[in-house]
Amino acid sequence: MPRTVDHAQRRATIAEALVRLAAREGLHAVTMRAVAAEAGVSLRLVQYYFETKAALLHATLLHLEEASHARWRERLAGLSGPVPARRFVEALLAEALPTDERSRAFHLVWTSYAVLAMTEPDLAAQPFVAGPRRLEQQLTATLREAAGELAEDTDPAAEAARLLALTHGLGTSVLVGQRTAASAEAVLRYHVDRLFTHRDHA
Amino acid sequence: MPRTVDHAQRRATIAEALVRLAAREGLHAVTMRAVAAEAGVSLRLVQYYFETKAALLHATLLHLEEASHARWRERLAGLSGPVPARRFVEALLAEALPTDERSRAFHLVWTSYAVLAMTEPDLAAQPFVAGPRRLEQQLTATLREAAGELAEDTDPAAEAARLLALTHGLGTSVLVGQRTAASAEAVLRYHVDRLFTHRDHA
DNA sequence: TCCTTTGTGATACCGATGTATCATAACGGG
DNA sequence: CCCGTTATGATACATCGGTATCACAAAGGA
Repeated sequence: MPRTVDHAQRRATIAEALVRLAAREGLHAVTMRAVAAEAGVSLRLVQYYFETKAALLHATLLHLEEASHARWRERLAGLSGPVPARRFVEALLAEALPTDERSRAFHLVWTSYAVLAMTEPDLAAQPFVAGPRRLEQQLTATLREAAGELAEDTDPAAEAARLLALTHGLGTSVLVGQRTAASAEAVLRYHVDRLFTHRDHA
Repeated sequence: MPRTVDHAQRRATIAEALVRLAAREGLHAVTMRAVAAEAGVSLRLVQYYFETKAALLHATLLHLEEASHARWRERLAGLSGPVPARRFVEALLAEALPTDERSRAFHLVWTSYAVLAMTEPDLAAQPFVAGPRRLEQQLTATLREAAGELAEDTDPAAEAARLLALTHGLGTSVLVGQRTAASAEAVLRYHVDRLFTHRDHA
């Protein structure tokens, strides 16, 4: 095979070009030609590696999700031994706010795609429901096990829902420029402080 | 003038057709022709009342915002005398969740447009930043005045931000079908219960 | 009455976009 | 050595969408 570069790597290159482009100019500006230009390859190449535009978008989405999970696992790996629930939550949420450029791109594409999925049920089947739902269940379980660290009179399921919805809402307001990432982090800390028992809020 | 119907009314008719269409098939399906078909008028008519597509979208957005404010004022008008802060907050949030069809349409269009504004700063200048920001300030003031009704150790500004971000996040998760409107309302009640002093949580 | 303004229809135009086609290189195995 | 599979380029095609143009009707004032 006259493979100059690896197939999978090329696909990743193109997917990342798509993400850059979408983050900079919006998902509506993501055309096959524009992606090709951003990646510095020919239109035909994009067609070759992804037969259709839908396939390209789908693959990119998976790529994004995987990358996000990887960063999250990495963040958790930094914590040794039995992870306190609070650290776990903080690691999760740190990844879930659009603080740096990369994270901003991730959220922008994800949100754009989620909006599409709102009116196209076949899209919604995939990660937009399953992903967050699984996350919420996992978080609920974590909180339930760590009931001792929590403030009194808390319901783990409701707290998990609250954390995720709040984080997502804050993320959106950062994306539209209503508030800064730092201010969003402050609100999130405020929330987490109140979720965990008050006696040791650092 | 050979005006068969009122100009403003015709514009409203078209704007509402746009909202219906966008709520059903997504903002990407909103084309001049499709709006015309949905409204049951000719393409030329849409062009006549709104010179350009951008103008049509902008006008529709204002129409939506005005309608939402009207419903909110109406809800508040039902409360007589000095409104308790809790009632005020509940009226506000009740309007801010996509419970009925109309509200769902509103949120879908608003969210779609907000996503566009994330990458087109000239759009963001308009209601997407100013509106929520004003709302948050108003809510902050309301909470500050009602400090007596609130739980101890609360920061009005942070609480306002939390309420709005949480509500928006919940609304989004309802739109993508992750959770039902009823479940979102339950989480919101849970939150409001904890925001206001515990002794009289009904 | 006629002419100007307002309202409505049919249709044309042009650019963009997803996809398809044709050609051709590069390389490895028989 | 040559043939087929993989990889890449140039370009064509059909459609769609925003906008523009031309024609015309209806009505009210001069």
